[in-house]
Amino acid sequence: MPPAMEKALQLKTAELEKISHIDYFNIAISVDCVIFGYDEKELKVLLIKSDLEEFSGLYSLLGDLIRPDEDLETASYRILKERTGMDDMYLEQVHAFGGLDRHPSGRVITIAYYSLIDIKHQKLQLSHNELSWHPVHEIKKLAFDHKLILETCLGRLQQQVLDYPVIFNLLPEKFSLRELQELYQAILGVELDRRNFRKKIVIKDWLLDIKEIENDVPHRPGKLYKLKPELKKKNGKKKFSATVR
Amino acid sequence: MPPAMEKALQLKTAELEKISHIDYFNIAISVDCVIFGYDEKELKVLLIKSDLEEFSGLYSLLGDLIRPDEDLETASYRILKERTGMDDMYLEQVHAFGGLDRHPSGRVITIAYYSLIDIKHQKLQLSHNELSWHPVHEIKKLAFDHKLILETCLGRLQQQVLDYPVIFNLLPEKFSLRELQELYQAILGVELDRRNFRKKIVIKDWLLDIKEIENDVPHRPGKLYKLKPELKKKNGKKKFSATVR
DNA sequence: TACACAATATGTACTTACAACACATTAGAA
DNA sequence: TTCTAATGTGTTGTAAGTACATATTGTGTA
Repeated sequence: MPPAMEKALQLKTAELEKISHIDYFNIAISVDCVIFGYDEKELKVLLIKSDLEEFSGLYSLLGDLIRPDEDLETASYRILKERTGMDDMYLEQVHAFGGLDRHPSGRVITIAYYSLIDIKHQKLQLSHNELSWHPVHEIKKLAFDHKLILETCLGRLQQQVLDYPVIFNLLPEKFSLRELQELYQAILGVELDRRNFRKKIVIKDWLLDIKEIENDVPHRPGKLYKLKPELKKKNGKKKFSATVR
Repeated sequence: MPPAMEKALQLKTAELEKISHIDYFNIAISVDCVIFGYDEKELKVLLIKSDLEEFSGLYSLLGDLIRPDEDLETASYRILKERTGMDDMYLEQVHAFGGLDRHPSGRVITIAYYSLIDIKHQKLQLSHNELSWHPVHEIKKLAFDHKLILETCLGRLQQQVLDYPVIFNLLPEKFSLRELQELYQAILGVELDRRNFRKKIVIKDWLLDIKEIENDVPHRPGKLYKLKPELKKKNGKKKFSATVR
């Protein structure tokens, strides 16, 4: 008896006997990463040309099957590393998608993560494979159910930037308040009042004034800030509003 | 060639050839449900005695392997239906857990859902199987990684009750403000000021005054309320605060 | 029947967050 | 020098959050 079946037998299942046990392993599991970046005042996502005939001409998210010897986070980091050359980036699980017909070649359940990287800081080797950055708001159609996955991850990102200091993973180390506000606007899809925005961001107490100013802008330069170092943990979230709303 | 392998071959995987293809299906997928209920002023969770030798004496969440012909929500509803006899209950996906050693019998990735039911309304047949309700805050240890799953789902529930009208799935159709407040306190683990609570809940505009009063309390009876019918969708969330925080 | 009790119901004052809006300041370019 | 397009800092009115007080109403009991 193959080990897989042996394992299946030990698993508690109410009506296990009705179904061939090996069937339970006839489902593959993958991880898909929505890799967000920010450039030219637009939120972008890293996509790859789909190599499936069914989706020819369409782009898809970066993903891969999970290997038997790696856990979910390991698989996600592996994908990021393989595709971008970067590691230690911000990564967050969002949702599992398990529709019966989401993959044309068979049953694949996927677990979606979103990731945030500073496009300008890390130069990824985009040319030698078919990776490219696409403005999130211009994406009409993707392979598989990846449009839905993208929207779900964008929704989660929009929630998180309001409460947690995650947005800074999309920016260079030093940034001006204008850049930060433009990034918020790109993510949330709204216009924000500059004066109110500054007050709100100051209240959050996330920023460190590094006593430097911009030097490459064609107008009065603004002050530069950093994220406070103690908030820099790539993962590990903590709610920074003290009260129960 | 078995269909499973055939499918594996069609799936894009960077280093697929290094690993025996069938290995990819050597991972089972399950769903685990954290079923919350509210009774005797305590938040409770429905547990079952573990039937695994490794966890003898411990309780575990209700879960089962996903069948090849059902999607994730279908599997979750099936488990709820099989175990409680109820259907159409509130259900929400929370997180996927995929640690390598989380199941002693083999590699099992599980997708956790939480569910909310009104204990008093539906009388589930608890006696003929080993199901029982346990106060959430008294649970010390569970089988597998189910303690972690429980805590994760509780955390999600705590977030959600502040912004979405989900809490009412734990209460009978008609309820008093006192009952509602006690439930919030049980979920959030804090004491709330009665007068401020009433103002806050009125602002949310979730409640319908049904012009009835309690009739079984040993003191002055309070007014009874219902959740506004248009908010009753079991799933499908909508943010009810209009502003960008 | 009257009274104590244990809740409900409602209100006030203070403080803090939010939204709309105005004006002075500063570097660069013409 | 002046114009321009940003930065930096207010002000005001409104809404929401917090702490705290008092009157009201059914129930149970002496």
